[in-house]
Amino acid sequence: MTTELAPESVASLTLSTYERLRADVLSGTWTPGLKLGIESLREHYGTGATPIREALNRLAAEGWVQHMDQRGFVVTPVSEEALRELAKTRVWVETLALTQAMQASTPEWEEKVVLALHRLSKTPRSLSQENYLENPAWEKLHREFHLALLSNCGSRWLLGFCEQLYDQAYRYRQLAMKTAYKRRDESDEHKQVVDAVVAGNLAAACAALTHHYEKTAQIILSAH
Amino acid sequence: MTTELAPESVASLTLSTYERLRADVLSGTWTPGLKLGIESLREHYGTGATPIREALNRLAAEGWVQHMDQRGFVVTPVSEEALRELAKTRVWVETLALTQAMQASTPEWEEKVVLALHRLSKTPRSLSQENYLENPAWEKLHREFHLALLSNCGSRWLLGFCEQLYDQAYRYRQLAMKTAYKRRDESDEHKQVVDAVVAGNLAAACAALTHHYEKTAQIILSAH
DNA sequence: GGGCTGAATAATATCGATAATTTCGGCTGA
DNA sequence: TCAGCCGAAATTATCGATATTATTCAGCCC
Repeated sequence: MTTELAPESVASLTLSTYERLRADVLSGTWTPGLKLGIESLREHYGTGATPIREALNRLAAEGWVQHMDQRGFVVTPVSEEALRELAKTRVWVETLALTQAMQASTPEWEEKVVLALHRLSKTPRSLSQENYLENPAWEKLHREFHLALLSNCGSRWLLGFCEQLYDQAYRYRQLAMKTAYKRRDESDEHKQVVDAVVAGNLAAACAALTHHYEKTAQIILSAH
Repeated sequence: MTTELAPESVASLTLSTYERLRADVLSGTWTPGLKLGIESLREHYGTGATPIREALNRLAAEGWVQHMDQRGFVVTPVSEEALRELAKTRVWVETLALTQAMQASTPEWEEKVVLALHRLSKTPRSLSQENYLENPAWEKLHREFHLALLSNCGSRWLLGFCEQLYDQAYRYRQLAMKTAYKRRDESDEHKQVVDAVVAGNLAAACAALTHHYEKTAQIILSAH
């Protein structure tokens, strides 16, 4: 009998390579515009070329890297304009999703949202008091909170779009953090959204969510 | 000096395999739920395993096939419920895109839309008079018309989502056609949308677009 | 007789090597 | 001086073969 391993350890190499590569792009480890040579990646991740290429193809379809035919892969570049477009789209699409979610509101969903907020607020934003040090637990709960908010929209497509946009915005946040950490209290903004949701006030909830995203974008933009 | 070849012929095998495989899934050649064995695909498309696998990975990221880890690929199944969800999402998202497009309206965009409609209306829906025979030119122009309508929304993300949803709906349309062809005059529905756009009547344009999609879904659903 | 074990079988996933393409530097000729 | 054109070097794309992993099915035990 072999030793029991963690699920991600038994997954195929393609999958685990995909996940690691994706995480490295999201976190900014591979900087935007960087050429991702097969050979160097193969060496870095300790696999053959096949898993690398398969992972890159998936990432290309999701927009994280770009595939120049016959000329390899590069990390999708970022730009101020692209960030503005992303933020705008996020407001539009998530407002739509939140509207649908609230119109189909159920007690279970409300409880789920309240619970997600509670867990998030119990978790420190940064692992260190003095300087910012990313807390993976907070990041995970933050993502879960935002998706919980939209989970009731009734469309897996729409929810998937929101997920994509969230992750794209996360990359910009990470890149900005590398430049300058701005202390910020998001907890109040989150609470305002949930309060409006619980109160059944659609307009207020959308406004609060919009404000939350616009402020995020603004902070990232000011970080240059 | 070698003979000049068409662009798709010089593209990498991965890309051309991806395009062929995608087209075969969209058109229903590979039926939903079908197991896509590497070996049989390799033989069918006359390539090695690598291009096949890379194409499948991209298609998996786009939702056309599903990747059961370590258990191969299957064509994403369809269901009545999934179609309803798709149609609903389409109405939501495209209404949003059209709203933004109209709010940012320009003469150039209006002309583009009018032109796309004109070209579409000049092209026969079916290649045959008696029975239905898909006209690729019509399909191409139809797609271009719908995307032209939304092209002015100001967000490449949003436009991309609409494109995904259009192609997904196309597959359902193709699958329904295999069962039963219902004669239908879409040209009038298209014209109503454009008329409202040109008149600057937002509500009417969204209503016309919504009606167009809901009717499409209804017809596909009734075809069983 | 039913359910389980475990080898045989059939796939998938991965690798190492080869073929094909692009890139880059130096050369040539105007 | 510079544009254009070879070739060499580097890299990507692809293949054929191997290692791994699921699945099947016959034989066995309870």
